[in-house]
Amino acid sequence: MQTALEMRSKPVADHTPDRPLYDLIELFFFAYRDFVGDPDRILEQYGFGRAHHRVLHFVDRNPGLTIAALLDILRITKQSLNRVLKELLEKGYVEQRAGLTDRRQRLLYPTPRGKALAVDLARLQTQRIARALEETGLDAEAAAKRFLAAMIEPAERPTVARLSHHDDEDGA
Amino acid sequence: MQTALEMRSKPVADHTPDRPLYDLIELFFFAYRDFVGDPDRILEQYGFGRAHHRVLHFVDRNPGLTIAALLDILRITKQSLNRVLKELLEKGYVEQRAGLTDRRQRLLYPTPRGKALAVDLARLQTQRIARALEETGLDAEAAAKRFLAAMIEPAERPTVARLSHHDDEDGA
DNA sequence: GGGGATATGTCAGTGATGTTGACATATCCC
DNA sequence: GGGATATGTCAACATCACTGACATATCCCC
Repeated sequence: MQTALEMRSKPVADHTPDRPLYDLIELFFFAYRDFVGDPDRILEQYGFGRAHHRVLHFVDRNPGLTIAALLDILRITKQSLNRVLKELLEKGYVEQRAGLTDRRQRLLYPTPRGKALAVDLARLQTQRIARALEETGLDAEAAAKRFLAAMIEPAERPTVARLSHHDDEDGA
Repeated sequence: MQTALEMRSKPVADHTPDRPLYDLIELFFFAYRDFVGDPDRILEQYGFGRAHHRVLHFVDRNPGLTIAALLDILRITKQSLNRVLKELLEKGYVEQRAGLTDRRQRLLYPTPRGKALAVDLARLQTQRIARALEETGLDAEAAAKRFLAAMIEPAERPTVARLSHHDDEDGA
């Protein structure tokens, strides 16, 4: 016996499950925090922040990138970009060359020093991801949860899980 | 025929693959940006920011939370917490009650209004995750990539992929 | 019951990163 | 030659983090 409400067929692309996916929401938050936390420790020693990391990363990955393209990727204003980019240029981690066809453009390239730092930071983040992948069995939602949980510092994981599993205390 | 270097057995828990996992690094960055971007638009209408969202979320999820426990979860200073918490209290989204056993504690609870906002924001993020899960086939690394790519705004995804797939241009 | 530890609140200053708005310069292209 | 485009820069401001210092209330132990 079902009410009409319970019986109504779900729209094709509803994407709203019956229950909020609190676990995944929180796992994503914690996983990202640790994901950016790794590079943060290194960057501090260079007097750089996350903003510098993002710029260096995308310049390293897309050598010859224009300012406009970089702004497109980062979705920040040119004033915000300019501040960190200027520091990367001054400290010799990135260099500019005039565009070949369009000389208004400033094509961005990593210097050897910049390349080295970018690779170093990528290696750090890769390690965390690689470990997470190793620890992940993978199959649908349960698999995604396991993957993101594995992205969190092992020492933190139990606490996080405990905090998220209060579902059973409101009598459900 | 392998050199000694190539033959050396990998340490048990190395977690460093031969190649950096650039795709996953970038997908994680973009996915998180969109994940927090959804709530941002709503929060703006209330004069709140991401910091308020995080506090409201964890108070809603863990009613009766103490300040100390909240600081532990968020890993920020009490001064940082206090500013946003005060606003949530003043605007009536969170309320404090003295601890039952320890009256020094300020137990935090969402008000009905706070609960409503928290649920609304969770619903938004749940929708994105749910859609991503639906679009994900899941099996090991390839599955994780697909999952995170699906977390990115559909309109953005092709661009992102294009920018990340420059691997083949350096002759490899 | 006095006193140190604990939980929380608050003031003041600073830093990193983002924003808007306005304007300058160099180059491109019709 | 002149408008559009790519970039650089100055100034002011918002958010959210930090450190350091200090105040208050309550707990708990000797």
